[in-house]
Amino acid sequence: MAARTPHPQRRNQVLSREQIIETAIELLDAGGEGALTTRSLTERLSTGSGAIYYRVGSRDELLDAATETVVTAALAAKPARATTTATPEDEIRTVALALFDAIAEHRWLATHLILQLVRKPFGPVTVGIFERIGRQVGALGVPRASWFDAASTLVHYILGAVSQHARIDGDTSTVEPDRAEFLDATAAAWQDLDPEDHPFMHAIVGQINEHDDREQFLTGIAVVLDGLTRLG
Amino acid sequence: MAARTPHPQRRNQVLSREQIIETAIELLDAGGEGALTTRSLTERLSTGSGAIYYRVGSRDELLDAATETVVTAALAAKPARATTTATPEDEIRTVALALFDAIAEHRWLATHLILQLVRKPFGPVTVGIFERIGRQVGALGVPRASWFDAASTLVHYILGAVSQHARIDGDTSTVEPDRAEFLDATAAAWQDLDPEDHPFMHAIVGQINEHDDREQFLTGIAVVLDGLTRLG
DNA sequence: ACTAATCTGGTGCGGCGCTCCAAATGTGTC
DNA sequence: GACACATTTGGAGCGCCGCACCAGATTAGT
Repeated sequence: MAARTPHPQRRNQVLSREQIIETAIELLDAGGEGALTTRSLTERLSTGSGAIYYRVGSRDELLDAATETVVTAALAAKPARATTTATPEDEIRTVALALFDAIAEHRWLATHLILQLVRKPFGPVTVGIFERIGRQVGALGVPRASWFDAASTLVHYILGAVSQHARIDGDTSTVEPDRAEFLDATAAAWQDLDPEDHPFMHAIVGQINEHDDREQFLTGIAVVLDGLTRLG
Repeated sequence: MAARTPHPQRRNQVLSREQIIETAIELLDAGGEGALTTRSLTERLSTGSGAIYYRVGSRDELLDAATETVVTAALAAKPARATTTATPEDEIRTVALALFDAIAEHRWLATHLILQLVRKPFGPVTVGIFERIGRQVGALGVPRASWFDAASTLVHYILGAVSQHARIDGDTSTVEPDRAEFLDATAAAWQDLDPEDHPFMHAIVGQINEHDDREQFLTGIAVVLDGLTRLG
């Protein structure tokens, strides 16, 4: 009706915090961390920056919230397989792979997952992961006095390994498919190193192309689990 | 002399790439990642942005260079202790603690160390760490076919654990000394969790105050090393 | 129907990384 | 010493950014 009111129309639907976070995740998935800006978000939601800051506060808080959403969903989606037959080792692998897969789907997660552990040692992400993993260490035969050490070791290994899959940052569709290419380039670069200075790199250069990230990750977990049985 | 020439005076000494990197490290140490800006750097060096971009390129490249300088120095400063008596385990611990201490001194390092591993799998940082650690795994009794897996597991654990000590970002002098305070707050928050939902967190809350990061780190390494002996 | 509380879109500010370029400085040649 | 040429420098300016702020629209309470 009105030809030109200062606020022509409003949201037909109320703008919820969840909507903002979900849209943020979409932007992050599509274009990496750099693609999440106040302006890209306001445009996508066709709103102003005021609404966003009213709901979520700063950009950092939005990133934290996105991380929390994704991690919580990932952990919830993969409970212990069959509740009766699952061993503690199974449960730990389940949690670890849930995080691994979450990062495969949302590459920007890697960096922020670690930041959460450091910046918010309370908070659902840190507590959730620690609790889920920690519960199993007793069943592994680790003495109570070493529970904290054991859980820390597991969590640290898992996060370190999983961070490996961080995003190079940029558009997904164009940067994604060169995994094989990337491995080849790495192998070639390692091959070019001076064999005298880098005998080890030369010894393993053949293994880089035939290795599978997920399998290597599971091998690493098996190593840590083995080591934990000797704690006490 | 001249009342106002467009370029009143120049550097009395040529501006070297090393100077820029060192100044950047100083700024990072003093104020965290946010304190390193083109402008703060040009001010400190009393130059213009042109000189800096001419020498080091982008800000990211400067951060990479700073990371490389610090890590290389840390690794070089701590060679195997006594060359004859050092076991492979000793050497691995030496490298791990060198990284641990480097991050204690330069908290901003944590984030960028992991990024280097991901973004520049060649490059002195990644190769240096891998080579140094990888050489030992053979001596540990790990079969050649598993060398890559073993080295990866070690590096991933070390980086994951060491990232824990990332900076909250801000001024060093004011933010630093509240370590005990921080642990107390964490313990209190864990204590407040619902004991039914978080039995594990409650079980270990007593251990958080008496634990020592460095010792826990060494325990973790011992766990991984133990686990590696079963590889094959 | 009126008021108070809640919520939203948009403008503008200070600061960022970085490009670009004229001028100052080195380097070679005769 | 004079000149041409390559190298190096300081700084102005551009297009972004996160975010504070606020007028006004909407909703809820009575």
